[in-house]
Amino acid sequence: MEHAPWAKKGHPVAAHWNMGCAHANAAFAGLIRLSLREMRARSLLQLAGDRAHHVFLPFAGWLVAAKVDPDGARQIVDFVLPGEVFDPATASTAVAAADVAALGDVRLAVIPRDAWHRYLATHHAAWALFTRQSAAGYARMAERMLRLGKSSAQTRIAYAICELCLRADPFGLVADRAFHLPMTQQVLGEYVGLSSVHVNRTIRAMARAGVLDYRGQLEVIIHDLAALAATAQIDPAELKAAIIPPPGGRISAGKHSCPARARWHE
Amino acid sequence: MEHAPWAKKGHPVAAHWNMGCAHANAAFAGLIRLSLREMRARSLLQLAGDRAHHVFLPFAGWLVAAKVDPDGARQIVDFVLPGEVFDPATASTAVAAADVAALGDVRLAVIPRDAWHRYLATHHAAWALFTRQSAAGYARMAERMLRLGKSSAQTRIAYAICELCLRADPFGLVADRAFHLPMTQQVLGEYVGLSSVHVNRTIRAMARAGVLDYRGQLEVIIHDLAALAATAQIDPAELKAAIIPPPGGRISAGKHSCPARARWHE
DNA sequence: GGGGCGCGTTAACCTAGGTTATCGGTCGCG
DNA sequence: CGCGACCGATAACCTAGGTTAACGCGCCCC
Repeated sequence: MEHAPWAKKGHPVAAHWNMGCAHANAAFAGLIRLSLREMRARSLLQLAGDRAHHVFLPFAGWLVAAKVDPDGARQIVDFVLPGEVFDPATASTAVAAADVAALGDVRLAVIPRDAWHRYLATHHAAWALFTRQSAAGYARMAERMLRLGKSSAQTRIAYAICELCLRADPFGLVADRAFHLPMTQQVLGEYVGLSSVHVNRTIRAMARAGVLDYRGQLEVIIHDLAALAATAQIDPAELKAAIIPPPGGRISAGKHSCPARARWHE
Repeated sequence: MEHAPWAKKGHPVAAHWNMGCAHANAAFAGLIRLSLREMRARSLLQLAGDRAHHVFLPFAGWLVAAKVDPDGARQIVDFVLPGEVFDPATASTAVAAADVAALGDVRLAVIPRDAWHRYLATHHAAWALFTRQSAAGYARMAERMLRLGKSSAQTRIAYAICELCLRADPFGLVADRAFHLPMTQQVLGEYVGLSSVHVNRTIRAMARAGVLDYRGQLEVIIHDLAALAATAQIDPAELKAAIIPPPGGRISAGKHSCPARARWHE
């Protein structure tokens, strides 16, 4: 059941990789220009088990990497935010470890893996940045695995909110303590391993306790960051250092990159 | 609370990296020779949150990468088998994402990360192999995350047994359907997110059902592989392809590498 | 303008797995 | 030889979270 749903319209864009100083990198821009796509919300880019010859690099919108079990239950393995490169490869690189789908509408580059690897091999700075991104991803998964295996619903959800808030921050999705979580409670549940009903119960309880406000379309307002961080069992600064690629370790696409906003903490 | 517990005796060994054909690689052997260590069971090599300037490469014995939560509960993030390189780095590479400890007695190389990265940068084949190992690790974590989030105790444990059996196979730890799981039920529980009591319940139930035998010191005998794979919700061949670095994608240390044995399935 | 449909919200009920306690066997050690 | 640790094995009990069902609201599409 192979399929390659991105067989369409290129969309020229001034793409570049910010490394420290934000210079356009010609080789990279060329690589990107050839592989730009736009996908509608929920469209599937890659099916687990299919051949996987591409890596994915969203510029606007989030991707979801997930696995589905035989009964149809879905576990989200990670989100892929703008500027992050996701490679779904397994040990036998031809096969994908996970589904990749668009969370909302997404503009992204779908880059052939060998081109990507050739690029990394010849551009040391790019390789170093990608290495850091990977380390960040690993740290995130380790962190979330600890929550999945050992923690209460409160902790899992508080952690997820903190993590996603920290990650969304550089893209201007976070204003002060209010930010927009671009997903339903159902999806949040698939991320932290809870049923949507229990996600709701838990969030409402936190709201009643005055920790946060959760109004309407996932507009989250954090009232008591200390409390949230405590139930998430994290120190925001530490978590940020562990989980967020350092400034400059981010890929952006010219005018499409959002201006960074005020930091989340302090 | 920094600490570097491996300040001792080098242990010269003919180390080499098998890439397809098994030739000693002088540069790599030199790198290894400088950093060989032996650690007793349970000794801690790296503490999460500490500075992490080394990568770990066991030659004999397994390592454990784990995270501990504030109440002392431990979640094992991954095992590191002989020939696999584990880098505990986070996004801020100086800090470790997880504890690293010796599961049993271990002989391993503790390699400074910058030396390791320099080596990768100058040896393309090594880089390619490491990339595959990383992909394998990612696939494993995704797979296990699905189980952690969504599956029953039966499934989690069956999966863990399958995974570890497949991984241990190339080292001769697996003879026919019998193999040695070098860990207590407690540790197995920390791997799959269950209490030791429930691990026991579950294993006994599977034993009663005739799926496997679990005699004494973790001597596991698989009687009904089909049933085990079914409750693990895997296809052994597929899982193997996803999770095990391809032959040649493995690092060994001369005489210390075990001869490969008969394959697990078919 | 009306009928779905997706999403948040809540309530009632139930079960998988955690917790605590106890016991027996084995191994290492004084 | 005897003591203590550790590990596997069970039983009794309890709770966190899953499941099912029902309702209201906003939105899109006919």
